Amino acid sequence: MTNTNDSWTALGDTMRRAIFELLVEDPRSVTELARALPVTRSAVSQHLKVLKGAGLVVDTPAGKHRIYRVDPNGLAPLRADLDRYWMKALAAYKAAVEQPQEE
Amino acid sequence: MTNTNDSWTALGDTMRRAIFELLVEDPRSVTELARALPVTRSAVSQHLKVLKGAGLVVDTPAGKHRIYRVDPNGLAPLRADLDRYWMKALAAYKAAVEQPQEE
DNA sequence: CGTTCGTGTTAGTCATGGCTAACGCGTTAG
DNA sequence: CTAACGCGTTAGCCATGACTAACACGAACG
Repeated sequence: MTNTNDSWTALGDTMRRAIFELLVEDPRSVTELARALPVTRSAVSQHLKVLKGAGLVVDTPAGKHRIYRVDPNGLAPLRADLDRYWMKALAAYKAAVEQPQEE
Repeated sequence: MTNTNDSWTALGDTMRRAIFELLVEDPRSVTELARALPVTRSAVSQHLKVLKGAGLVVDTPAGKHRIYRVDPNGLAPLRADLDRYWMKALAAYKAAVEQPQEE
């Protein structure tokens, strides 16, 4: 839970990233999301379950509706991974440029 | 190509992320990667093709071997997306906290 | 040369998971 | 209380893609 692995695979799917992008712009309900996307409400609901499991979104019951919004905390592990990749890659690239005949 | 979409889906796969993590630590050849992973050399080669297509890794012929290393440029679009998510999510969260009865 | 090593590619199988349709539950309004 | 709405869940189908095995090619080395 809240595993880094889940976050990557969650946003690895195109449809889920589309849903996430919509939620980043504005919090919405399930039906609103389904109306903006070429899939049924059921599919959206299942995707939201995955995103919620990864800690990327949170849901708030609001009357009849249920509003989904992005959770900044869920993005933190992704940023951590990406920063680590970034630094290591940059360091390796720099080292390779400075010493081409190394290794 | 070098599409943002490709980058996310490329790293969305567990095995590909494992390969990428290994390459982040140290540049390696295909056989070395295959030896460190529970899949065949062929599978690794196909995954590397995807990662290369996404601009996340580059290959350098080195004698008999072919060394794969991560490409910092490929990570840039991912960082851009993630930063955008981050800022928007944080702004929305802040706004929600400051004005709970909004919307 | 021919052989061996390292790799890419293809065909083909199989599993993962994304999708729809149908149902069940809770909540709200009349 | 009854009806309608919004949503989650399940079963089942189907497409995507991940994997292995086999083959083909080029480079290095004797």
